Amino acid sequence: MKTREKILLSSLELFNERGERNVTTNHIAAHLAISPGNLYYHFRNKSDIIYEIFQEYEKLVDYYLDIPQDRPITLEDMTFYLESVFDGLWSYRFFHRDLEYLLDSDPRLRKGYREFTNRCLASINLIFEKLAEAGILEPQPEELRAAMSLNVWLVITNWMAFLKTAHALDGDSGLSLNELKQGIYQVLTLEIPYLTPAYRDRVMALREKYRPSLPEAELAAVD
Amino acid sequence: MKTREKILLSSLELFNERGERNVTTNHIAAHLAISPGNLYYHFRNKSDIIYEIFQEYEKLVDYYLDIPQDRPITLEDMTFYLESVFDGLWSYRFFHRDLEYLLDSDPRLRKGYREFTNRCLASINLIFEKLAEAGILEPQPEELRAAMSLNVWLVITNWMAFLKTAHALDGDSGLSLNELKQGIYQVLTLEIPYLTPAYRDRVMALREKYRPSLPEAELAAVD
DNA sequence: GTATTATTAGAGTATATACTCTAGGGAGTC
DNA sequence: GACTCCCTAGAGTATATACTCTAATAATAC
Repeated sequence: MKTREKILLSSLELFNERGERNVTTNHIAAHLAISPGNLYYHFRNKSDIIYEIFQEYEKLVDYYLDIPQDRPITLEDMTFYLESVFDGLWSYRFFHRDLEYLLDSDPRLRKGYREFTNRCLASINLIFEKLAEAGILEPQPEELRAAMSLNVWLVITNWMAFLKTAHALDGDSGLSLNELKQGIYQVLTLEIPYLTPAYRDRVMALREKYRPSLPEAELAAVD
Repeated sequence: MKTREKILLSSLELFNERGERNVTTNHIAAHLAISPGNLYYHFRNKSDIIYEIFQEYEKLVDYYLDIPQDRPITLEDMTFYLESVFDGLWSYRFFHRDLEYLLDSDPRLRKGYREFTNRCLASINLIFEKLAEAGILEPQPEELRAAMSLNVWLVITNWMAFLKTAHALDGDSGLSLNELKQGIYQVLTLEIPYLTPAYRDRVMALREKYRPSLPEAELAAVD
């Protein structure tokens, strides 16, 4: 693998593990056993590394959230969207952790992320629309759908942070992709009141699969 | 005012304005026109300052979320809770911005914040319960109420971050308490499907007061 | 083989940051 | 006046961080 790619991979790995704030360019170089000079030959600065990683993230989620125009949407589609979005969130989890600082220190990123958010919101909105068309959700006025989509976005993007703070230990310790996907339970909770009788049971069964195993114990944690 | 208090106030002010990460102890001292030595006479380190500010925050929100045991809850109570929580969020907005880093660097804070979260979740849960008792919301099974409470918490704590990222400019610029309170609109959106016919119109009218004035323009922002 | 270009090492630097240390001022008390 | 206690100044330090510079090596083109 090319050095450039290795830098991106290692950076992502270290950022996810320790948080961007705790990972310096020297750490990244050391982790790869290359010199700082080498790293800076491939990237002008740390921001450029982060920006490039963001673009990968963006591309991945955009790919996942490509809603078919030509056919109705199914429950399987919805499951796929949810699973995929949480997969993406997991793979690039460092990003949402230090989001505000990152956006403040790179205008490109701010602009890119704002547009990314808007695309995601539009996709969620479209999914709701098509779920109604498919008879899975009761149709709702546009205004309500928009507010609901925003709530879905807020729950999704904040779920990881919640899990991390609810845990007793710091860092990545004890946090798993499976746990993260319990966020799907929370998202499906938002849909419950709008389910059509025809689909209600199926969606409730789907939701049940993501139910947190021991939510009480988790929150109480080790003291 | 005593120097110690001035340090706490200035720290909070600077943290909110620029983010904890961008505010050093030297900045705080300079802002107060005192020496670093003086600051460190009053506080052992930066973490201690932050922890003390957190305790103020905690106390404030706990005070706001003191649910009356002896009487039913009203719509005015609910409005007060929402307004107050967002006021608190605004006054200590730096805290949620760098939450994960802060919790990672101070075990006291991690423990304190986890307990704080649990208290807030319990309060939200209790509010839902009492809103049902008061005939404002349809009663729901305990399990659903818990998941809903968690969603409310996620929306509330993430709303500020969303606003900041949706904005084109960085820092505090352009963000106001009024804008923040549009988060109430989002929270009330979560309640809509559970409203009783008797209260539906009143709550919808209340919600309308917090509707974002120009959501489209805001998201599109200045390019 | 030689010239050119791409890559790498590694020492080094300017700046920042959290924090320390010593010396002393000011106010009250005896 | 001297003693004490609280508070303050401000120079200073060890460490870290993002990044640079030069020189050398590997790869490629001709």
